Amino acid sequence: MANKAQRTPRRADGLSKELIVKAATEILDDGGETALTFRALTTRLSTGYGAIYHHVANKSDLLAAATGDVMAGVMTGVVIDTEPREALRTVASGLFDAIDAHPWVGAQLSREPWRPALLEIYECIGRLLDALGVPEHALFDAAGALVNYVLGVAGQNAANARVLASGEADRSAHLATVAAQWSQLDPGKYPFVVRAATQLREHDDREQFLSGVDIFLAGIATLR
Amino acid sequence: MANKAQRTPRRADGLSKELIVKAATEILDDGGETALTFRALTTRLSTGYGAIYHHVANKSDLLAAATGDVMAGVMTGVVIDTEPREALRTVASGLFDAIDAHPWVGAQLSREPWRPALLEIYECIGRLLDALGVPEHALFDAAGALVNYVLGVAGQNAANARVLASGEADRSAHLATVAAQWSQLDPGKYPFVVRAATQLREHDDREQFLSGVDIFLAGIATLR
DNA sequence: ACGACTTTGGATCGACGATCCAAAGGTGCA
DNA sequence: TGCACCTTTGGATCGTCGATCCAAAGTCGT
Repeated sequence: MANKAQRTPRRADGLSKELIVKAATEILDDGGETALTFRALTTRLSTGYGAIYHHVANKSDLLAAATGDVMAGVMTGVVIDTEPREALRTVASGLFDAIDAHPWVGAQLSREPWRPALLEIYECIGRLLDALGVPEHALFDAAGALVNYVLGVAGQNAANARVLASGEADRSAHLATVAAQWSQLDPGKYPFVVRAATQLREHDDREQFLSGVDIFLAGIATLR
Repeated sequence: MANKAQRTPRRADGLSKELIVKAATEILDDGGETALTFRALTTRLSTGYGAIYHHVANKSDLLAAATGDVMAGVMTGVVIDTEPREALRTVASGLFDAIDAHPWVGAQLSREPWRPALLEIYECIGRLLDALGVPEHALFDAAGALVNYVLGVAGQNAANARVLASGEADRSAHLATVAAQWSQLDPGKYPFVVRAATQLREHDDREQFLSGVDIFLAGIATLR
């Protein structure tokens, strides 16, 4: 209505939901969750709000799509044919690594479950537990527990990544800081945490995660 | 500078961080996480932004304080003197119930761990596992795994509560909806989930949570 | 070639967290 | 008692966010 012919010309290549999700994933990966805004998307895709909202319902939809993208990549590589116990550890490792590489996925999964993304995981883990010989009456509790454990670690990892991203130098420095804080607590009130502080410094998140998986599998083995 | 003497008089009773945290908890409890805004706080406390920001650093600080408040209430009632296995189940139940009553706590715990609130939990669970006879080399992995499991369930519960709050009539109706969706999936691609759908309708979150704790404890028992 | 539909760019809106500042009340020293 | 200083408070304001809206630009069928 005001001044005419100032509008930038329409883009040549067509926009699509895949393109938008791809751009969103890139922004999330190198800027964290707070970096993903529709403004950032418009500038990266050099387009406007309307174009994006034409392909995406809202921000939740976009996050869900991006999460589904990452999770699909995780589950495609899984081989079911191996021994169930080993396959379960492979799936768990894959999930851990994916969430370690894309921390925002962890936060998203613990915020919006029951999505198609989680469905694949649930199906895969449930089937493997079934193959492991878990009796019918305990199968669903066991699968639920294992998925919840994975999601719990995912959430923690995402939170840690967020802390590390904002401020702190590197990972070991942050661990050292937390360990120092813990070891300075009153040993009378927090005997366990003070003891844990020494181990915290040299602990490996991935190994601890797999230890947890092993504990669960050992517990599940007692169910049969 | 503009018009004078229009300002509402200063409040008689002094404001304090406890009062603010209390109001915030009430808002969170009956409106969910999105309901807690500084605007809502000012109207409920009939005050201004400055007054609140004078006692509270920012929204994260406020949420952390509110979470700490709830968690403190949970941990005070725990008795350590009973048999460790039973005490662990009591603690787990307490956590579950607290997060069930205040879903926003679950989201907060999986978003910002290592806080004093979680420290208490970690200490309590670690000490109980120690009393249970878990060997030193496995103690910290075991405690970490259990805490992560609890946080995972907490996050899921919070997410479910959010879904239930927005829209859906009541809990069983929502479960029926999800179960219906699951049972309509292709049994060839999702055999486990389709089977799980029938159990989903009559499942109890709290019981499933405690089943997971039992699985975990059974796994722990194999470590000694 | 012309009208209907789809896709795009960007102005705009309301709500949010946060900052800022001056008024109001208290406190202590003279 | 009076006055200067500090703490506490109320509310205007700012920048940014997600989301909506609309007209321009392109595409397609006939």
